[in-house]
Formats: sequence, C-alpha cells, structure tokens
Amino acid sequence: MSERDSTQDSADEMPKAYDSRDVEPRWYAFWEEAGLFRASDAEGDDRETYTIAIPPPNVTGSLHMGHACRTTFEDVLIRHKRMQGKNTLWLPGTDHAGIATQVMVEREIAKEGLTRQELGREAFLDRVWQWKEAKGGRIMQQLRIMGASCDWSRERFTMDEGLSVAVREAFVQLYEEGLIYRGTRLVNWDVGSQTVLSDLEVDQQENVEGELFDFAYPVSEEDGGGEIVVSTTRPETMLGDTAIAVHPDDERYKHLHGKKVKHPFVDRMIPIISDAELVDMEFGTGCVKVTPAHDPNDFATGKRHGLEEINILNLDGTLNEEGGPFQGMDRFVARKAVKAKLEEAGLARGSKKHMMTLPKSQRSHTVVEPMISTQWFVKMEPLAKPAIEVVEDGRVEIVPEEWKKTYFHWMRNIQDWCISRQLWWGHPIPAWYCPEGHVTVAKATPSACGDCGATELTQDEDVLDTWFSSALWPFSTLGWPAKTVDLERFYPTSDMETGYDILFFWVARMIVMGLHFMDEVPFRRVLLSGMVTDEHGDKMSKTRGNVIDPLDVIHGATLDELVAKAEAAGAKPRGIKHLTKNYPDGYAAYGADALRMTLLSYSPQQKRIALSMKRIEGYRNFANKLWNASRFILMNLSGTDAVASRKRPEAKALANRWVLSRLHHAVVAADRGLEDYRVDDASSALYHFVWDELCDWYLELTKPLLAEGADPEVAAETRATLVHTLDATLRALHPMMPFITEEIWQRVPKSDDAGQSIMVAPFPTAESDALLDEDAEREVALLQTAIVGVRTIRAEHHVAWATKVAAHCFVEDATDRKTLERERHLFSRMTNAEVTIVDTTDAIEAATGPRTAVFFDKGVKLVVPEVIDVAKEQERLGRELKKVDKDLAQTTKKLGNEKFIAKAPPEVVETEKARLTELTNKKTQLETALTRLA
RNA sequence: GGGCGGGUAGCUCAGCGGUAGAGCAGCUGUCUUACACACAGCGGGUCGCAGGUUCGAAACCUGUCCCGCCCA
Repeated sequence: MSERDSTQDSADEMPKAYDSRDVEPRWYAFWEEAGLFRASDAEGDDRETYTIAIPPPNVTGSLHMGHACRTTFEDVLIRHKRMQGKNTLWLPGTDHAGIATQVMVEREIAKEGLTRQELGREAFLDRVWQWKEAKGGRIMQQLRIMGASCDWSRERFTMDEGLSVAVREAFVQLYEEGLIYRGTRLVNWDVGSQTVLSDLEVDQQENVEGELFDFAYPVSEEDGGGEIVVSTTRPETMLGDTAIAVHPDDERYKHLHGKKVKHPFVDRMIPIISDAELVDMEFGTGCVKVTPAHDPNDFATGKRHGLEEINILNLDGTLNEEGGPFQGMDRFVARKAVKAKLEEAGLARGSKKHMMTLPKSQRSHTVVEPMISTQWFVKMEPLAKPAIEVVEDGRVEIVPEEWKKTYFHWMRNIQDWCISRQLWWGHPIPAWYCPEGHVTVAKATPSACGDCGATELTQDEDVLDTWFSSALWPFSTLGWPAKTVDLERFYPTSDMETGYDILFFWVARMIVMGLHFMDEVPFRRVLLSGMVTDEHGDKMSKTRGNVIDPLDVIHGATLDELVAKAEAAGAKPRGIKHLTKNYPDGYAAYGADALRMTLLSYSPQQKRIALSMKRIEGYRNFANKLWNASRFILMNLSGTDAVASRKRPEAKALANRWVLSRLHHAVVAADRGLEDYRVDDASSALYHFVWDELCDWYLELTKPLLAEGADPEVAAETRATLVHTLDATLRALHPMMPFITEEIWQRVPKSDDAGQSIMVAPFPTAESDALLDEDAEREVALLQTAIVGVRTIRAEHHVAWATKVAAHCFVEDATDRKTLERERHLFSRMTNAEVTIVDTTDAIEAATGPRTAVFFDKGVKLVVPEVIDVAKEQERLGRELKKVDKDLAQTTKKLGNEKFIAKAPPEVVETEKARLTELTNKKTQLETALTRLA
C-alpha cells in the first residue's frame, strides 16, 4: 500500500473517521523510497539552496517532547522551502555525547561485574562502538515517525572518520595559531564523572541551606599570640589554607598585617595578608581564610599575593597527603572530622545556618570541586570578537531578537573554554609528549618529538569536550576540511533552529568556529524556541509523572502502559496518581500530524511551550475535520470531470469568489508566518481558514449550488472551485501535517502534470492560487450577519431545526438589499427559513406581530414571527440594550471631545461617527421591540 | 549583586497606539443527507498596581509589587 497508482480512489472508501495509524507509516516509506528527501548535488543544479543542519541529538537519546518540537519546526521550514522549489538539505545526525554514552556503557559492563579500568581502554572503546552500532541512533528512527524529511543519505555522527579528521584539523590549526593552549588553572572538577567540566556544564544551585562554621587560628606567640576567627562553609578546605586575609582599612586587624598564624593540624605557618578585593569588612568577622587551590576568588587572591597553592584533594574526592591526619577520607567525611577536631582543640567558635549557592555537575549532579589542574583551553576572546560583529551587523540574525542581548552579554564577558575531558569516549587530543616533556601537536601520529626528535612518544590521554566537535557541525558534516561539492553548495546553511538553552554551548561556538575556519557565518538565522513543559508550565519530570512521550501521543497508550513506563522511569506515587487522575483512559492515538500541529500552535517567541493533551486532542479533531471536509468534496466530485490544476478557476458565483478571496488571506498569512518563524500565526491562519471558513461557511454554501436541479454551469464552477480550494489548502498545510495531506491529496483528482507527491507540489501562492475579491467578502459578511440573526433567534427560542420559520428582512442600504435578494435562496437554505426581503420600513413593521422576535445588527433588521418566548426575548433584548448603551456612552464621549475631532485622523473620526449612527439606530430598534413586548 | 523575560476570560496563551481575541473549560439546544473527534447559539475580562505621555494606552515612559530564567 506504499504506492497509489492512480487518483481514482474516491470518497467512497474514505472511512468516516480519520485514523492516523492507518495512514502515517505508509507515506513515510513512500517518500523515502522515492528519494524525495535527498538534496541535489547534481552538476548544473543552480537552484537556490535552503539548508538546516540538525541539532544532533545524543546518540544515546530517545525521542522526547523537546526533540519532537525541534523536529517539527525544522521539518516545517524545510518542507515549505522544498515546495517552493528550492534545493533543500536537512542534514541529520547524532552526537557522541561523551559522558552520557560512557556512563551508559559503564553501567552495562557493571552488570557483568566489570569496570572500564579492568577492561582497559581499547576493549572498553570497542564495547562503546558495539553499543552504538546495536542500539545507538534509535532516535533517528523516531524522527522518521515524526515525519522528518531529513536527507538520510547524508547522515553524520560526530565520531565518524570524516568528522574526526575535521576535529583534528581544527585543533591543530587553532594550536598553531596560538588559540589553543595547555595551561594550569583552577578548573571545575566533577568528582562523580571523574572529569573536568567547562564553566557552562556547572549549574549553580541556589538557596541551598548550608552551615557557616567559625573557627579560630591561633596567632603565633612570636607575633603576640591571640587568635583570628574565620568563617567557612567548607571546613575541610582549611587544610589547604595558605593565608588569612583582612581588609587593609579594617582598624580591628591593622596590628596583625604581616603576622602569622599557626595551622593547627599541619605543620605550616600562615601569613596574614591584607586584600581589599577579597575581603568584605561587614561580612562575618571580617577575616577570610584563603585556599588558592580550591576556590576561584582565593585563587585570584593567591595570584595577587604570590601564595602557595596547596591541592588537598585526590581526583575521587578523597583527601590526599596534604590532608595530614585526614588523608584518605572522603571530602564530606573529612568536613565532619575537621569540625570535630577543631572542637576538640577548642578552636571552634560556633556555627549558624547559611543560605548558599552550590556548584553542581549537570552530568553527575554531584558537587563540583574547584581544583588546580593542567588542561587544554581555547582562547576565546580573539575568536569571540568577529562572532559578536556578525550579530551586530545582521549577518547572523537571531530570532526572537531579545536573545541578542544575552548573546552579546556572554560573548563580551567570555572566559577561555576548557576543552579537555578525562574520559575515554571522545575525540583523542592530538598531542603527544616525549620523555623530555615536549609537546607535539599534529594531525597524524608523529614519529618523533618536534622539539628533540625523541621517538618514545605518548599521546595525551584526554579527549575533547563533545561540544568541540559540535561546534564544527555545520561544515564538518559537509565534508570540511575537504573542498566538497556539498560544502560549496550548502555552506553557509540557512537557518539554525534550536532551543535557547544551548545558545552558549553550541550556537555561539558554531558562529565562532564557522567564522574562523570558513571565513563565513555558519548560518544566516538563529531561530530559538522555548522549552516544552507540562500544561501548567512545570518542567516535565519522571518523578512527577507529567512527562508526555511523543510516541505515546502518536501511537496511543493505555493507562496501564503509561503507569508501567512511569514506574520504570522512577516516578513517585504522586506521579502515578497524577497519571491515573488525568488520563484514566490513557491516550488515544492522536497521530504525528496532530502532535506537530499542536506544537506549531505555540508561539516560538515564548520561553515555555506548555503542552496540554487537551490541545493535542483539539488538533486531532482538526485532522478529522479536514478529513471529512475532503470526504465531502470528493464525494461531490465523483462521476464528474472536475480536477485540480495549477490554474485557479474563474469563479462567478458569490460563494466561489468568496472562498478564493479568503484563501488569499490564509495563504498570505501562512506564507508570512513560515517565512518569519511565526509558525503559530501560520498554523492558526490555516486552522481557522479550514474550520471557520471552508467548513462552517463555504461547504454549507455550496450545498444548494450542487443540489439536484441547480444551475449546471454554477455547479460545475463550484466543483472546480471546491477541488481547487481543497488542493491548495492541502498544499498549504502539508509542511505542518505531512501525512494526512498526502493521504488526501493522493485521492484528489488532478491534472496529469501533478507529480507523484504533494511533498514536491508547489506551495500555494496568493497570486496564482487565490484571488482577492473585496466585493465578495463584503457581500458574504452581510449574508453571514443575516444568517446568524435568524439562527440566534431560533436558538434563543429553542425552535427546532426541522421547524421551518418565516423571516422578514429589511436592509437600509439599497445595494445590500439587492445582494440579499439575489442570495435569498442561500439565506433560506442556511437558516431553514422562508425568507422575504422587504424594501420599506413600513413593510417590516407590518410583518411584526406581538409574538415576533427581532434582531438588529449592522443595518440588517430581521423579524421572525410566532416563535417568541416573551420572557426570554425580553432578557435577550435587555442584554443587548445594555451593551449598546455602554458602547454608545463611549462613542458619544469620544465625539464630544473637541480635541479628538481636531487631532485624530479623519478616517478614525468617520468610523466613530458611523458607529454612533449605527448604535443610535440599534438602540431605537431594541427599545421599540421591548416596548412592544411590555 | 547584574541582566533578561513575563503578569490579558476559570486554565494555557496571542494581540503590543484607534470598538478586548483564540483554544480548552462552562451554559443552552441539536443525531440539519462530510464530520457528535460534530453542528447552532450564549455567557465570561475595570488587560498586576500607581503615576505620566497622548485626542486616544492592554500596548509607550516612570515607579512599584509579584513570578520565571540566565549570568556572577
């Protein structure tokens, strides 16, 4: 069923309800087999290109709502451009995700009772590759379920040979340019993951309740004795203290400047220094212990004063030989022990609760320790400069613009980027050391030391930060450093669509690297969208049970399945309760189209996308609506020669002219929305066109035109307009809802040149597919007012639809009156009323009896005799009168204001005057009607 | 501490200088020959608060109170 050889399939075989499960899997296979996702590298293809490099998900990843959101936005952009005839490339791939992947495989071998150290580096890496081949990249399959039209023939992985070459090339070049260096600095040590982290990978956890512990250092006897009291939240670090600092202006301690204290536990005399930068006289005792090797501020202080840096920690977080009696203890154990020992020595001076900020690893969630270590760094400042300029001058646009400020702020205060990691899984650092300690950096394994010629070389054991390879992604994936056709053709890419959370991690670094290595920006626009949360704006969390899995939404899931999955993921009881309460019947199978359309309905400029199942359900209903509208249209086409062609039909009948005009607005809005990355505007325009205009009005209006006995010429024109409108609507919706539009489109009778898939059919344009017709719009608006009037009366007075009523209608404007007379047949059919259009006030008065309901709006007066419920009518008219009075007061006040008349633009004043007339008139009508009822 | 964003109908949000909108929820009817995953109709907001600019402010400015995020 992956191929449909003809369009003869009619509405007859369309089920009454749309079922995405029957449809979606078929079409993806069809597109992929037909090669429709492939970008062209054919010689001579000089079409404009449109390129998106996918933000590569972790190879260990599994599709979550954030991916679903990214995928949808990117696919919409790509499909839109593809339908516009551009040579589009959406390049997919995955990221090797250093820590995450390594941890996952370590966990796997742990089940066999092994550690990676026992296995050895080479064997361990074999295992990682085995895992990657077997289970990695599952998410690439899941993207297909979402409908992602990626060019799979160009799929890349950051550890591919080609990308590895790019990484080495970039490293060596930057090293040779002096932009990568090896340095000994205070870095963030992740005790949990056993690696150093960049500043960005450390989260500052705020408002943690901690303890501020005070203790005394005895001043040496030679210096006069006494004591000096300091405060700390990390007592164990006192083992690495190499100074006590006081403020130079602090009178309390002036006599101690230059004196020394004695360390109580290790054999060391510690100087008392004065430092205005570190010390806040107001805080605590005004004395600060200085631990240069374990605190960033203290480190800087140490550099200012030439203090000794004493590292007291081993890499596993235990105290090393500098810890004296505490050697071998874990840092937290040592903390308690040090306190106890201080108590014992009579040096403790009390403690109090203290709110503080704790640095935690994003990866292992353990407390990060600042430590002195030798690592590789990228010198960012010179690289950041051009990257700032391209955003300033608009060569890279950031949408929404607000993010520019954040970008500039970070880039202008940029710190060097620590790129080495103490992991095994990743790109090895291409640096070799000889016994003399010389460093040789080279693309290929060198045979001898560049400095001394020694041949016993050992490679640096560390690997590079995963983000280093990601930063090269927009060009490394296209073949760089080789000069390939793809690189020539598709770089720079067009849009970079991603979440704002990786603006610094990734986007900024890609701009930096793109400019440096390609001498050209990596993309023209950065499109940043928000984070998907639950419907109340809370982060989706496994323990809370508020995670919505995109695949469950697409395929459906029973409550039992949801609960089982949540439990497996570690949900707490209240999370399970949340599920049971909110989804007692589980999820229906809403389909990828509905999920996509839902995600598109949220404003991308918002920081949060508060996803709700009710909303997804709403768009599932929309899919069903589209399905049934199509079914109706196709039913009416069967047995006729109507076909959709690129040519817009010549419409004469009001309804047909009107729908082409409304289509014009919808297409303009959809196109602009997709162009400006206001996908919410685009989806909303089409949603409302389909539901509120096409279905609620146009299809209803066509029924009389197609009915038996109708003018055959008008009927033919109507069928042509129906099929054209359906075809154009499907094409406009296709980027958003690719599956259902393809399914229906394949059934639409089309001219021979239609092509094999809607995917490559032209995106509709307002000029060729629609026609603006203001007269038709005005006339239908009038008709709608009149129709709604009769329906309102019917509804308010509970007149059953089957009961035919008589309606008399008077319109002040003679032209409008003629229009209604001309369309009286439609008017009657749409209201199940016997409509009489009268042409004098007297005539309408004559038709008004004691049990007559009246309606007055926009110059249309309607009376429907013999239906009235007096009390209800009084209530309704009273309600309207109240509203009119309120509006009237407002308008009168405005027009009474001389300054308004004088200063406001004339057209605004005119509108206001017309409003006054209209409201006054309406008020009279309502009052008369009420009087009659009294 | 610095910066950014937000407070609009019961909920989630759009609108961002000229008559307050959407979806969902609510209420009243209806199996009207595409659709009850539907149809028809109705109700609901002094747009956080206080000043100011303007003929006119939900929108612009100032202050203020909450909420969220980022950076230190």
